Amino acid sequence: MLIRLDPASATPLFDQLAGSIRASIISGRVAAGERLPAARDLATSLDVNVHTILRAYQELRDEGLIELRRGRGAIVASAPRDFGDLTAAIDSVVAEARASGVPPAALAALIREAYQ
Amino acid sequence: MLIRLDPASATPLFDQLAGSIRASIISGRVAAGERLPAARDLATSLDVNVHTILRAYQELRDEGLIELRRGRGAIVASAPRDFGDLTAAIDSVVAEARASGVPPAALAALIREAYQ
DNA sequence: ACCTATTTGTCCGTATGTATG
DNA sequence: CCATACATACGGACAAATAGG
Repeated sequence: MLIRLDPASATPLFDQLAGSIRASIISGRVAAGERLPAARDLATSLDVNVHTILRAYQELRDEGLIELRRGRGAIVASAPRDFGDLTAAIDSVVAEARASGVPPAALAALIREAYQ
Repeated sequence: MLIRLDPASATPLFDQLAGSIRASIISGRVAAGERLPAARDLATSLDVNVHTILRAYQELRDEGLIELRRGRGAIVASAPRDFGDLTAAIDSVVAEARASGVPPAALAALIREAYQ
C-alpha cells in the first residue's frame, strides 16, 4: 500500500492517512479480507506516531470500511459497498438543508437522531 | 456539573464521561448555549488526563450535542428544531442507509463530503 | 492594529491492559 | 504460555482559533 504524507499540509496526518487508505479500499486496490499493516509497523515505515495510525484506523472502522480486533489487526471489511442511490438521496437532503440554512452540524444531529 | 468516574469500571473513562455529560444535556440539566468546563480544568478537577476529557467532548461533538471551538470551549448545542420538509428527506436517507447497512458514521462522512 | 490569555487540535512519547492466535 | 496487535490512559509540546483589552 502506497501512502504518502505531507507533514506541511493543512489537513492533519491522520486525515491524510484515512483518506489514502479509504481511497485504496473503495477503489479495490486492497481487497476485502485483506489485512492492513500493523499500526506500529506502518508508523515506523511512515515515521509517524502509532497514535496517528490508530486514529486513522479507528476513523475507517467507524465508517465501516475495516474491522479492528486486538491481536488480529485491521481487516478490510467485506463487500466494498456500492452506495448506489443513497448518494442521490443524500444530495437532495443536502440541497434542502442548504436552502433552509441548516448548518452541517445541525444536519448531522438530525440524521443521527433519525437513525436511532 | 456533577460527574463521577469509576477507574475500576470496565467501561472506559472517556465513555463514562461522555455518558454522564450526555445525560445532563438530554435531561436539560445543562441548558443549550451553556459552556462546559474547559477540558484542562475538568481534567484537573476529576484527576484524569486532558486527552480523556477531549475525547469525550469530541464524541459528544460527533453526536451533535455540543460544539467545540478553539478559544471558546465546549458549548451545548441548541435543541434540534423541526425543519419541516427536511425531516422527510432525512427519513428517506436514513431508511436507505439502513437498508444498505451503511453505519451512521459512514453516512455522516458522506453527507459532510456532499455538503462541501 | 496589536498583543495577550484562553482553549481546543494535533502530534509525539511511554506504559499498561486485553483479546487473538 | 507466549507473541502479536489493538485499546486506553498518562504525560508533554507546539500550533491555531477565539476573545478581550
